Amino acid sequence: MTKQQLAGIDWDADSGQVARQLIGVTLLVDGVGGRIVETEAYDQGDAASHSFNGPNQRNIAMFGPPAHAYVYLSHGIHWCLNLVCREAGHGAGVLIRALAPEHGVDRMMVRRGTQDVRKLCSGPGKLAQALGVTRALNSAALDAPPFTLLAAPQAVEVVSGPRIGISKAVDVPWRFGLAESPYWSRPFR
DNA sequence: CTTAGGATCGCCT
DNA sequence: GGCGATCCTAAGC
Repeated sequence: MTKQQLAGIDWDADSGQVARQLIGVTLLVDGVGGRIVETEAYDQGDAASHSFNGPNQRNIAMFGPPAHAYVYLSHGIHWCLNLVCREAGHGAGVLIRALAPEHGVDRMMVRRGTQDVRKLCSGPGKLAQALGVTRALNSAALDAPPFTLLAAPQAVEVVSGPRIGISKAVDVPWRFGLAESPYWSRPFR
């Protein structure tokens, strides 16, 4: 199996490793985005994952090829963006929870209805709204428009902790963040 | 067909 | 810290 190197990441690795590698990567959608500062790993065999019970109409993108998007609606209101990893059929992915607003900040402010930079992308629902992510991007390839991924700097300091907003498998430390970023959805302990 | 619940956010107290 | 918004999904009958 050839390893894909988009943004310098081994997309065939397990979701925990990919979630860690994604910290510091620049993610743009139609030119709007910035440095990823917070991610969470999910995998089949993980009771908190949408892929836990196997493929279905909603999560099918998670079982497709890696380096593609999986977008779902949360609580009927918020779109959330995941990046699929591992070989097709594994049902693994990484939830993008927050990024540092660096490109297209004006467009983010219009979409989010606030000029507070810390509130533009500090949470998965906010981030999707700021970048214009909806169901239309579900299953889309990450190496083609409107997506742009740029490799992280050589050295990034990464912190980790338990995941947020789930009721199962809460003790698994599969949440990762860029150390001391002001743009986290919630602090790490 | 019906129903319960959700990887959230923002406003309320 | 608590809760309502709002709607899609999956599972149960």
